[in-house]
Amino acid sequence: MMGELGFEKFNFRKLGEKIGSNESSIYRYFENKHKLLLYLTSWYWGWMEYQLVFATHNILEPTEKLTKAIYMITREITEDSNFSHINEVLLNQIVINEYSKSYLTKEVDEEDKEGYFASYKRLARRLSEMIKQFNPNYKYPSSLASTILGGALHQHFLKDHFSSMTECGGEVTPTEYLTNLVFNVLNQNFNG
Amino acid sequence: MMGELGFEKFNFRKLGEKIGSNESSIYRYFENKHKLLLYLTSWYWGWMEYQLVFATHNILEPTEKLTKAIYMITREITEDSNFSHINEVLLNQIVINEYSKSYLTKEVDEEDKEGYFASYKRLARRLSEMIKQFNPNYKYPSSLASTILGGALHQHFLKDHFSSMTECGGEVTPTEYLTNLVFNVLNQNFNG
DNA sequence: GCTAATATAATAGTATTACTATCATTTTTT
DNA sequence: AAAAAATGATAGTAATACTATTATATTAGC
Repeated sequence: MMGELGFEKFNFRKLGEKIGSNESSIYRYFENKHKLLLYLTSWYWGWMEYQLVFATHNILEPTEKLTKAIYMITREITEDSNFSHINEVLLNQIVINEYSKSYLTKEVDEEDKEGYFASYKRLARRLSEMIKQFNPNYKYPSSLASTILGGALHQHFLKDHFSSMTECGGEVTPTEYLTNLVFNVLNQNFNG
Repeated sequence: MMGELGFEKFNFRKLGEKIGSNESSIYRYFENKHKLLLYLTSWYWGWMEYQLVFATHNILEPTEKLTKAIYMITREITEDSNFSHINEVLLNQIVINEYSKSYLTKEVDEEDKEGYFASYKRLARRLSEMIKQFNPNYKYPSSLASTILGGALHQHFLKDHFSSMTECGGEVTPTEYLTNLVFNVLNQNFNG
């Protein structure tokens, strides 16, 4: 429903109606819809981290490991894993369209202290570790990791709404673009 | 005021009070606060385009031209140009914190048709042209341009709120990080 | 199977937001 | 000075984002 209506038009009254429940009941589970967004996106990044770790833990070769990591993070989610009660395809769409609203607020620092962004930061750290492993001389592993994470969501958005601003769409995927980007950056920076 | 309160807490009643004017008068100029954000950010990207063109138009050498372009787009705005009635330092902060909210809506496509994102797209195109000029073989000039634009805002945000996710802050600037990134990508891709 | 604890539903209510409408007054233009 | 345009004051509406209260239903432990 949040995916259908978008975050701003979605609310707990409508959700209550849809699931045959009461608005006030939902408020007992989530303080407000912003907290629900934090919960959902946190869950998403946690799931993503699990996928990432699972897909890369037995790869030792740094190039292959990083390639796989970039793929896991930048691919479009097209099927639900059925591992959980949450539909990851829909959640991926929500994250693309709404994630930045979860931290672009005056309350970020406070909510960050309370741990609401821990899973996102942990995923970014894991990715930056793989970048370091591939090239220990590269000076901006954390920034590059955050660029991959943010850039992937952004490219997915652009291909759907501002196609003139990206080559992605059709044949070319955000994965291809970002994989090329990352390895070219890291190969040039081998000597510091 | 939008910078102080953040977009969601800002509204026309408060603005009216502050400037000694009437809520309904403001509605005669802007349909709603979303449209005001579109207006402000559009103005910002137009101003940015002007700065970019002015700073690069007499540079012929592609490396120098692109270097300058990246600097213009990724630098932190610290002083008001006094060219206009708008404070660019504050507007830069608003763009960092609110810009993505202007397009992450269900109405993007409609508003895009009406031209609300034209200046942003024009700026991106100019940047991508410079990228092409530097390296005509590179396959993703538009995506790279949008990554620079989005990535710069993101890195500025991260250094202020999620410092563990970026090397930027203190000595290192988003300009330095992104300049290194762009040239390393483009230098590797000289042969297609 | 009963009791106590807990969760949910129904209803009502509040403060605020995001507007719209109306009409009087002021300012600007010609 | 008259006409046109902009602004102000006031009121009102529908919706949002909740909170509070109390009754009812469900579940858990013994």
